[in-house]
Amino acid sequence: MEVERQQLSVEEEVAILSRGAEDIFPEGELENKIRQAREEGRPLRVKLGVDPTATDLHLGHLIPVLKLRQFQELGHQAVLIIGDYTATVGDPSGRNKARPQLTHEEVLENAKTYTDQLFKILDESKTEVHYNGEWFSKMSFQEVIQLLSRMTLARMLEREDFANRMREQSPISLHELVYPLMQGYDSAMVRADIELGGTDQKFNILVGRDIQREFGQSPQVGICNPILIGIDGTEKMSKSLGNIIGLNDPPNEMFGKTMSIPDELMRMYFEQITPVSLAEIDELMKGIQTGTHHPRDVKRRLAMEVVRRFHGDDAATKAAEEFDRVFAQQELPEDMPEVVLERARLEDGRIWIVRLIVTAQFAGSNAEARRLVQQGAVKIDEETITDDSYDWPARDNAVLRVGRRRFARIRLQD
RNA sequence: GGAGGGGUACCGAAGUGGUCAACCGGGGCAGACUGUAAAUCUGUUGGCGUAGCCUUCGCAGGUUCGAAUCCUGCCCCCUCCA
Repeated sequence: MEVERQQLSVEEEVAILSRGAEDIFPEGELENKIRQAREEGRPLRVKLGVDPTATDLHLGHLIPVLKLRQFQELGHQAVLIIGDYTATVGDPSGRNKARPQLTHEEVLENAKTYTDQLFKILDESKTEVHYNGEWFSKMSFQEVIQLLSRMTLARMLEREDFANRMREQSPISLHELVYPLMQGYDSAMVRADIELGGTDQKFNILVGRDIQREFGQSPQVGICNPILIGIDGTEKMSKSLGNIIGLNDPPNEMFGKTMSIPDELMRMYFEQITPVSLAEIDELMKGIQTGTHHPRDVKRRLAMEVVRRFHGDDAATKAAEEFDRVFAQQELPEDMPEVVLERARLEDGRIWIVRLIVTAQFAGSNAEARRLVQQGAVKIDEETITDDSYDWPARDNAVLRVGRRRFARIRLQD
């Protein structure tokens, strides 16, 4: 890859790195940065900061990471910042209320699983990793004051998220105001040439430029990718909204979730997550409009690309076959979770249907399970059960189905 | 510190002594229709083997036959003044 980079023109390199980016600022500066780095015979230092606030990463987290990998593939220096200190503050970007504050211990616990997942994408051996506690833990109060003096309240309150909260008369805690400064300080500490992030990071990245200037550094260039919309098609992908495709989702689930996104999202997913060329994406999208491609088939391709990226070729092919079998041909999936029933729990060899559903974890309470039965969502061996007092004569290998997509194979055990 | 407003289920929001497990909207779930898409329509949305009970309207007490609703204390948020 690095050899190839030498052969690329600056313009070509800019084009590659701009793919899928919604905002690069200041305009034209990316090109200058690349030129300058070439003259100095060094790679660009490309910063991405992540706060390990959760353990389960999803596709949305990954967009800037994939961008970072692009840089890495072109021989630039990836600088990953684990925000062990920033995470205890909580990024207010795009929020309408303060984030819950995590303890430092919680953050460090999350960090491990977090980086494990990131290094499925990034080349670990070529990534410079910093915890921002490296510098924040050593800062004196005087230095903190010095840092705070770089920002004015007015500028802070101009931000859309804070402005909204002011207008809605909802609280803004002072610690939230510090966050952008911390993130900006990170940029100065690692001497970033480029900082990556979602479009909601624009403000924070701009603050980084100010602080770098303060330290006599040339200010970084920001590259912002769009915020990935979740599978509900309206809100940004976020665990609390339950609209995520998780990195650790098994292939079939990943495939199925991708198939359930609204058509309008296909382009975004293709561009942001898959390596499919822009030309081909255009062709696919045009095909849908002119009717030469069925939207379903294009989405099937997308789902395969997504699964391939995280689980490999074989898994993608299998997931697609499974999907066709279950939903196109209405057959049962090949693999499904097993629910073990101990014979001792049965009464006269029977089990109450509601209990069965709860045992299979398809409902959180008897009442919920009962509702599902009453609504005709429950099938055993494809036969609908509508009587919520039904005692099912348990049989090994039977298939319990709840709703359209949840299946479990029943295993009897002594 | 002073004055006023407010805290209701996943979110928003009604409800000011019983008819309130709490109107309505959004979201979620399920069914119909489909391409497991979107849109639309319908149902459902605290728990308990369903029968009445139990727990829930910021927290803790109190008044009352009866409290989301009244009283007292506490916590938190917003606005104006300082």
